[in-house]
Amino acid sequence: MDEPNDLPSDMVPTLADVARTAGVSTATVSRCLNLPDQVTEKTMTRVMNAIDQLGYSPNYSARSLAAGRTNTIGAIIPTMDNAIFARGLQAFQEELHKNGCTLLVASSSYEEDLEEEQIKTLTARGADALLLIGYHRPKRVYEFLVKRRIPALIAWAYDPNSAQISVGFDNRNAMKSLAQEVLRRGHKKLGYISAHTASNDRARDRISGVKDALVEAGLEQDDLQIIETNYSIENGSTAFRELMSVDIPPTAVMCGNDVLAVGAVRMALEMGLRVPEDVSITGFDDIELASMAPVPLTTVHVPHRRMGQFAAQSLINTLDNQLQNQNVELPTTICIRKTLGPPPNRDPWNP
Amino acid sequence: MDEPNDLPSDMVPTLADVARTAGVSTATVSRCLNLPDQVTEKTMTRVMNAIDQLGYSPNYSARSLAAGRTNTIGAIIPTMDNAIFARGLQAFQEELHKNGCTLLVASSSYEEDLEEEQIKTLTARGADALLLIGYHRPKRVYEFLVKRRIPALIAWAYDPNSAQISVGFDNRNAMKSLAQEVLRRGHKKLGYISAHTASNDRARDRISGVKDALVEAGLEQDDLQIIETNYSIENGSTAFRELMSVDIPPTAVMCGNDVLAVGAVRMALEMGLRVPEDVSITGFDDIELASMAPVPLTTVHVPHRRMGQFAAQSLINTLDNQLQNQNVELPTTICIRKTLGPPPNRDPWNP
DNA sequence: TGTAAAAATGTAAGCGCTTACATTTTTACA
DNA sequence: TGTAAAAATGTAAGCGCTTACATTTTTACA
Repeated sequence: MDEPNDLPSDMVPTLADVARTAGVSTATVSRCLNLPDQVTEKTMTRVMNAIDQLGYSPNYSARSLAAGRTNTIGAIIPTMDNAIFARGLQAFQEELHKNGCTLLVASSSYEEDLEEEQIKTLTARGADALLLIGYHRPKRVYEFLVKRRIPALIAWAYDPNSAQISVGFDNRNAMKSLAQEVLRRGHKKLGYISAHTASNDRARDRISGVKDALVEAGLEQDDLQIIETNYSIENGSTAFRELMSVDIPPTAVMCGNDVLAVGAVRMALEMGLRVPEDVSITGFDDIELASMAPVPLTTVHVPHRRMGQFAAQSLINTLDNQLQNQNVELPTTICIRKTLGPPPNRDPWNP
Repeated sequence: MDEPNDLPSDMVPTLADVARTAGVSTATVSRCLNLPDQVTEKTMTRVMNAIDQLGYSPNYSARSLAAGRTNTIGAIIPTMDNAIFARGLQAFQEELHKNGCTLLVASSSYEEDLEEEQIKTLTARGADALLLIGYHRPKRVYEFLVKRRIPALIAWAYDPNSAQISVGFDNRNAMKSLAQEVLRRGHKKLGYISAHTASNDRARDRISGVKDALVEAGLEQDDLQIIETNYSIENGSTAFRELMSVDIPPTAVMCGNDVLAVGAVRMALEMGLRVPEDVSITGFDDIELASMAPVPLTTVHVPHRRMGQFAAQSLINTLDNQLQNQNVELPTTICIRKTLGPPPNRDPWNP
């Protein structure tokens, strides 16, 4: 059924083309697409037929420009290499899709400057809102976001005192709880392998959590040896060896995440140490790797998928002006597996 | 230094504002941004100062609409839950970023219909090009892409006979090589745990590879027992138990990917079987999990990061009309670890 | 210094939508 | 059936850029 106004088959049809073949105005076509109940069933059918006939789909650049809203949400995460972010992002994307939103992704590689650049980029690309990891970033970035009226949600961290909306968990208390488990078993000398803390509040908070537990247990700062490194199995191994190569090595090594912890476990076994008989090791995140490690990891379980899901819902509510309290604190749980035990009895005569 | 034409501080500055405060035309500002060497150094400085002063950044919706190009590339992958895609995507994004492109992400959950929908969505959102996983999809989808002139690159698979540009590897031959390793060790009865093959050409190709090796070794179809399931550790375990619960169980179980294989290994140990003494198990992908499994996995190493990287380069070249041969076949390598050994000698008197 | 060509800049239309406001059609009810 | 109000539809401006073409300025060289 060729219309006289059929298009050359290699042209992308526009809304105007649809209007012409349906015999209505462009406004009506637009309404069919965006405000379907302002339109008669009869015109709706006509328009939909035209759309099908032409294979029309709207140009979002134009739509965004005209409407001042893109239905696109940006996420800037440190890296998809870590399953915890990849999983969270997956859930986030699924939830966005349910709500007709699309996901723009960028990664910062844990670099403050790069993150700032990515925030600018995704904003310019029209992200209506942003998912960001952790609170730490220059004040000017927050000011920029406010000026541009871009809602930004903080995930993977939760600070009830912050003005930012967030969906996350209390890194400090979570790690404190785990440290308490460690100390309860009698460890008095701890090692800690952390991510670089300079621009990573979550890493800092986790360390603070350990220190909190230490203080409560009446131990000294000196009883905690900290190494900072980048997240990777390899680096976990190296750091572990370094921690253990002192006169009185720690009896338990806590790690800032599971990836580091797996590296530590590997190195321990390689050094001929039994885990946990000779040394205890703990992780954080509870990724799949954790239960698969040579010795299954005692760690903190973080509900990453739920976090991604809630983050998406919260952001969409914010955009829709459903201004309920969008802050969500998710609980974490301690996951006791095999890598945590009592300290070895190094000197049975002088326990 | 307030200009008379300063903006209300809560308005997002536009290119026209920049032009006004720099005292040039909008065309000139646009050139400074997009064709910098068509512009005097003096005007460049003036414009850049104005941009800084106003905190201007371009509106990409408008730019895209006017230029007919978004510098946005879409990727539709089955899921970020699997590290292999997450990693590849990470590398892909990094490479795009180097070239000033942004990444739109959608996931299909291995569902054909959902993938088709996502292709439509990302296209409408203005993706200049698409990264797709595998070849299998309805012909109409390819036709749609051609009509819209959206280059689509196929990754994670490689078929020299296909018209589509692709950056991937030969799933069939890769799995065949691994199967040959298995058969060489004397296994005569194989189990295979596959992803659902209905809309997954990579899964099908891998099975074909095993069959190729089987035929070459003079074995029968009956010597290969196949179960299809969704990718997950859990499902790997279940499928493994099922495969082993027959009168004459296989002596080696090959798996469509590492995730399934890890599940199989777990179940084997749970069933009291020694790996590889009682049963051999193999994977595919060589994700981190593979070397961390309770028994380190013999598997096929796939260079996922390089694949993501090359895919990005190839797509960008295509968009820039650098029409060299954009097809890249990457080599895979067999990774022999601990889960593969000779078959158990069930009946020593009748070997 | 004058002139032609090249380089830099400006003018203005147009990309494909949305939406405020205006107009027409339908509905509800006397 | 006539009328006012409500619902549906249409008109046209405008979102913020890019770029073809026109104009002005600079450069190269006699």
